[in-house]
Amino acid sequence: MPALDTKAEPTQSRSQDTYEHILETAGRLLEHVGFEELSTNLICQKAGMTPPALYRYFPNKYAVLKILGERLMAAQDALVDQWLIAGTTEPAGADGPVNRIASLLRSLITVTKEFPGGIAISRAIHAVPLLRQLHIESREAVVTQICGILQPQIPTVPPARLRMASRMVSQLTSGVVEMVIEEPGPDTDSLIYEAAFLFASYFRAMQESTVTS
Amino acid sequence: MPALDTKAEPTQSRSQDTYEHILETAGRLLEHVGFEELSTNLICQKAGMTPPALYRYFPNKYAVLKILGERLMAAQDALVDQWLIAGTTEPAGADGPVNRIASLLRSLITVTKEFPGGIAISRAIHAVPLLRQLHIESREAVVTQICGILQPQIPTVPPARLRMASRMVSQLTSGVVEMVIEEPGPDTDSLIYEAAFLFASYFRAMQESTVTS
DNA sequence: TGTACATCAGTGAACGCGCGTTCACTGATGTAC
DNA sequence: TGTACATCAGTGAACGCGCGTTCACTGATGTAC
Repeated sequence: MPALDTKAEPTQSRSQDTYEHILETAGRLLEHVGFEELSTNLICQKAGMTPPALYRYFPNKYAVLKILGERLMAAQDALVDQWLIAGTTEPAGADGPVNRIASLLRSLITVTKEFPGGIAISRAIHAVPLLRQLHIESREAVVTQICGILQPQIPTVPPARLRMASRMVSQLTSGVVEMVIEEPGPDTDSLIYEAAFLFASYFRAMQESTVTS
Repeated sequence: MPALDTKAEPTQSRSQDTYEHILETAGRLLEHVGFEELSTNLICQKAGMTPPALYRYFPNKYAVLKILGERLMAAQDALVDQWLIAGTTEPAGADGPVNRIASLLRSLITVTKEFPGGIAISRAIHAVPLLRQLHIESREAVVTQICGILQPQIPTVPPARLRMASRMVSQLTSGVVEMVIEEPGPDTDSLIYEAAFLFASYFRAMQESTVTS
């Protein structure tokens, strides 16, 4: 595994533009040519610059991907944070849970769609070891946070179980986001709603099973 | 997109061994070096043969992957088929659904683990366009079959909704299989059981919501 | 069953190409006085 | 504000390497008589 950290920090505004331009081009390319066809030479060509310009900031293509991956996951995590915090202040009504979950799914979809190469990164996250690791770390962080907030609200569920539940929910969430973006259609809204319904049903059943036993 | 179909059919038993040896080596390599580092030259080297031997049967590395992917998915689909058919003849008892689902998950995990490169193929399925397409087709076939069998059993759920539900369940199933294989631990069994519980809860809630409304 | 021949299976060696990467350089931006 | 210099940012051109792929070939297997 080669080094991944970025090299020179871009100090001048000109170089910051270059830096961002590399990332954006790489993101767009990732969607069009796929992960394996992506090369440093190709990024440079499409970005209208020469390879040494890229090598000034990134040691290799994985470093570029790492930044893209970190940024996308940070954006997604921020949404979840926000959503969790909002949930503690304004608890939902009867039909509330499903709608509230659906709205989180919708924001996640939007943010991923608008991120350059978002969906391609989302996919590559499973297959590319580097991104995979980032994803696992990011997911663990989110899971911990979900547990921290949910546990006081549903104290009947044992922590270990809540943790597994969060992992599965997080897993399925990524899956649904990918599905919606890649196979769009007239049933997108109902798919989102259905996923939200699944989560809500599961958490309710989990609560019930711990209360009654 | 290059051609993918296999070229010569291996007729002699010697050549069938070679053919299988290529596939097995490719599978093992896939796990060790990852998808992007996999090359035809590397496969040949590790298999103890020269490139033209591979090119006799496969036009490129994608063709090798295609066969591996098809075989893995066929094995998984066969399990689901079997499971669905068994379900129509012997309906489960009170706690039955969860255990029955858990047992399907366990078989899927076993078959994927034992398949050469199974888990790597499973992962690559999301990121490599070729495998992605195979997966979508395979998933659609399974989903159709699930719907065909489940619909008479729970006729209150509209077909379109049942279809979405099946897609999500199929999606999450892959996710759980991957999770269990790649992050094994003492809580594997409970994770499987928890996933089965999730599915069962969801289907029950879906039935209830259509009956009461 | 043995021999002669046809087809199948795999080898050795080489090719062109694009990749990752680096060098010494020119031009652009910022800084000191 | 203007000039001289130092640092930053990006260029042009080239390199070695492994990849995908193909050629003419030798050896192995099967078949006809």
